[in-house]
Amino acid sequence: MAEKKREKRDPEQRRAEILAAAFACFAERGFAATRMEDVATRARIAKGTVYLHFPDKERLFIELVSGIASPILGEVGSVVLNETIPARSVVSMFYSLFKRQVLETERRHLLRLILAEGPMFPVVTEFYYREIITKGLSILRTVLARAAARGELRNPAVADVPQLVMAPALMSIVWATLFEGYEHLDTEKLFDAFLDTLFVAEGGTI
Amino acid sequence: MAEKKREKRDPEQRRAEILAAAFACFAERGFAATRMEDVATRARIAKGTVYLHFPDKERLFIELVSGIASPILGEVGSVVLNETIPARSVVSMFYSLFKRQVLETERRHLLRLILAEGPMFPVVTEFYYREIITKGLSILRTVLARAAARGELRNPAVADVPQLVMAPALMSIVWATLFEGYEHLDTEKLFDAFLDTLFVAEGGTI
Amino acid sequence: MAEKKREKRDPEQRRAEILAAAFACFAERGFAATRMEDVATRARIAKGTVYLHFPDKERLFIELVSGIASPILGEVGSVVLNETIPARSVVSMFYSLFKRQVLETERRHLLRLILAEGPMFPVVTEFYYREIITKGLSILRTVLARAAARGELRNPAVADVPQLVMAPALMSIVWATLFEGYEHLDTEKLFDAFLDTLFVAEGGTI
Amino acid sequence: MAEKKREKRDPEQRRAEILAAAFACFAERGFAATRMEDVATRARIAKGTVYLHFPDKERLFIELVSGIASPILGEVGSVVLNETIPARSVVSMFYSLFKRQVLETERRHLLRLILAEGPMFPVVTEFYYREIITKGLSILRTVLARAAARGELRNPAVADVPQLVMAPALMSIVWATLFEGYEHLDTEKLFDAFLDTLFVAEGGTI
DNA sequence: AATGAATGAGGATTCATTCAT
DNA sequence: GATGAATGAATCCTCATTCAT
Repeated sequence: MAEKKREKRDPEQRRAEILAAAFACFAERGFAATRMEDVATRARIAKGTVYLHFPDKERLFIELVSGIASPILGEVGSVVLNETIPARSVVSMFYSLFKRQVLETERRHLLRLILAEGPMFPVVTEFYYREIITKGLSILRTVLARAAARGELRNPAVADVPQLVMAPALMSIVWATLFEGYEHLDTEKLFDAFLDTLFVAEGGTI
Repeated sequence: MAEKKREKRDPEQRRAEILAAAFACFAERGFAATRMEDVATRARIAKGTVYLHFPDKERLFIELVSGIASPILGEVGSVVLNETIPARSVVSMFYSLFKRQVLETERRHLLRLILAEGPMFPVVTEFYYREIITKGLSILRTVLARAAARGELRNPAVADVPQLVMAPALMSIVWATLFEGYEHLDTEKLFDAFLDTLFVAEGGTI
Repeated sequence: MAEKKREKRDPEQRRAEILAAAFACFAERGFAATRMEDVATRARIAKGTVYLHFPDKERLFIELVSGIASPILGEVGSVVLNETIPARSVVSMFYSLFKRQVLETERRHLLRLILAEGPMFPVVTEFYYREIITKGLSILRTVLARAAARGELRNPAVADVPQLVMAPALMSIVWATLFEGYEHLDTEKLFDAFLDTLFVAEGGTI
Repeated sequence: MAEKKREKRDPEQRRAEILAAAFACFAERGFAATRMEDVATRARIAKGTVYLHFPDKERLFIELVSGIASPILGEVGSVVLNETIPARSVVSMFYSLFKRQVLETERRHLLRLILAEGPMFPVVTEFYYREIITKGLSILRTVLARAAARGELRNPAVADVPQLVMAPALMSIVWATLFEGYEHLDTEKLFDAFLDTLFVAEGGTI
């Protein structure tokens, strides 16, 4: 009789596998169009097994999008503490990090997911506002205020609307998601052009 | 008890009503989570009636998102022809228009819809790239090139990445969609701050 | 403004047109798969108009299949009265008539229709039994009894099972309906072979 | 209140049960008028379960009618090989077999089904022509040719139209399906009368 | 009388979830 | 724990029938 492989493994690892599979599926097709079986298949387990780790599809989604975002901001946050670093370097570092950690990762689908499903899952939106946006803006505000005080900003008013700094990053994701197939966007150029617009030339007018 | 009226009306108007209802529903819950019956109910008609105007849900969606966007760009395009107008005024006008025509309208949900369902409806994405993005970028490129030539830009490199100009508009929509409930974003300030960063002061070269 | 043709015409003629259209449709696709709109379109009238002549689909079907059969048997019946005609000629004439009036006509679909929908419309079956089968068998019985008495039959027992005489006709319809496209059946040969089997040679062994 | 049992069973058996239920339903009401739920209920399972075994209604139908016919002809075929058996015995055996295996079985509804739905399912018609008709006629042709050569046939021309031999069988099914309720047809007599007409008396050539 | 837009009941199919093995 | 067959609620879509014009 053919043995059915019932691979038992560390629950924590299994859980992580399911989340990875779920993320791939949700990112690809959205919440509604993803079948629990898709997730199971992708995780190489049986349908029922998913339910041993997550009570239902909704919960799976919520735990997924909530758990995937956290660690991005840590690094930037710590750099900011060092007041001697010029604001431009901090923002530049933020863009680099964003590029490596989000844009060039599967995580780039996250925005799409949150934007798409946000209205159906207010918990998720709220989570992102609280955990990511609030913290990110706070950091940016600090950096920009310091930059304004030091005369590093061409327009000090920017310090009041830190969202402006996030805008190019947003644009890069949206473009990557929708239009990269039709026309390439050089994000390096995008970010640099913005940095050069935002900040006064480093060596000043010397 | 509510009367069941068998209201007959102009097909064109009926079609428009359905599209309006459909847009509201799709914007609210996304493609998959919207039931055809929701659309019908919202349009105050019976389920079957929708099918007299659109062959199926998918087509309803496609015709919807395709038909809703067109007229936005016309106005900006015509202004650009006038070469005596400063670039800053053109871009400023673009933001104003965007605010009035998109941000403060139900159309602000459009991006969400396209972003969310794009991968499932490549036709839609392609349509937007071809009809909106291509044209918009082309106009911006003209304007920015002219501005660069006239010394109106603080950083002429921006002329190569016209997407940068769209970034704040994008941010304004995303913010409005997701976080406006938690924290207000003053888009006026956002746009102005960006304009003041992008362009040299008006009286500048005196 | 474009005039909508509202062709009024003799109700009797209109009714006949609808029945003709209905027969074509039902014969082609069966009762369930035929849409009232198909019938209307085929009759070149609007959906609603059908209902001015028939209360519902079921009734349309019943009146249709009931009205289409009657006149076939009249001719045979009258010939039988003439006792001097040999039985073989009568049966042969029946086959010829059947060929011309049923097999080579749209009426050949009738059997299929009755057989297919019979269980759903006992009225129809009963009608055919009463109006067609009973009368046909009765005639055949008379003819065969006379033939037996005259020694025209190779096997007089056939007179007790007049259905046997109908069997080749049945076969010809079924074959035409199902298999004629794959392989031709020479009905002339079929009928002649049967006649030559059933009846003793005309000129006998002289 | 009835218990909802979640009975698991051998897939092959389950499949057979569904086919049996489907056959009963289709035979009773035809393809279009049969609801998948009818089939499920009759098989004492839930709607969805049917779809675990058949992708859709159409496929269920096709697999059903294709699978139900096969084994009928085997027996006759093998008898024919024995050349010493008189043709009459072979044909007689064919009728007996037909009576026991088709007429007195639920299989008697098969003709109705094929005739009714054939035009909508050409695959089915083609299958029957290829698998049943072709083979059956081929056997009959062999038998009749042999009979003609031996002088067993009253009319050797019959050997060219083997369909004639099938005609009484056809008649017996059609009668059973439509009119048995109104008037009994003694198929024994029908077949015997035909056999006695077709073949010369057994002791004949003495 | 004729039309065809409007209605809504009905039926095929999907898929989240359960549970016997 | 793991499996996947079984379940049935939910949703798309069709089409017989009605009725305002």
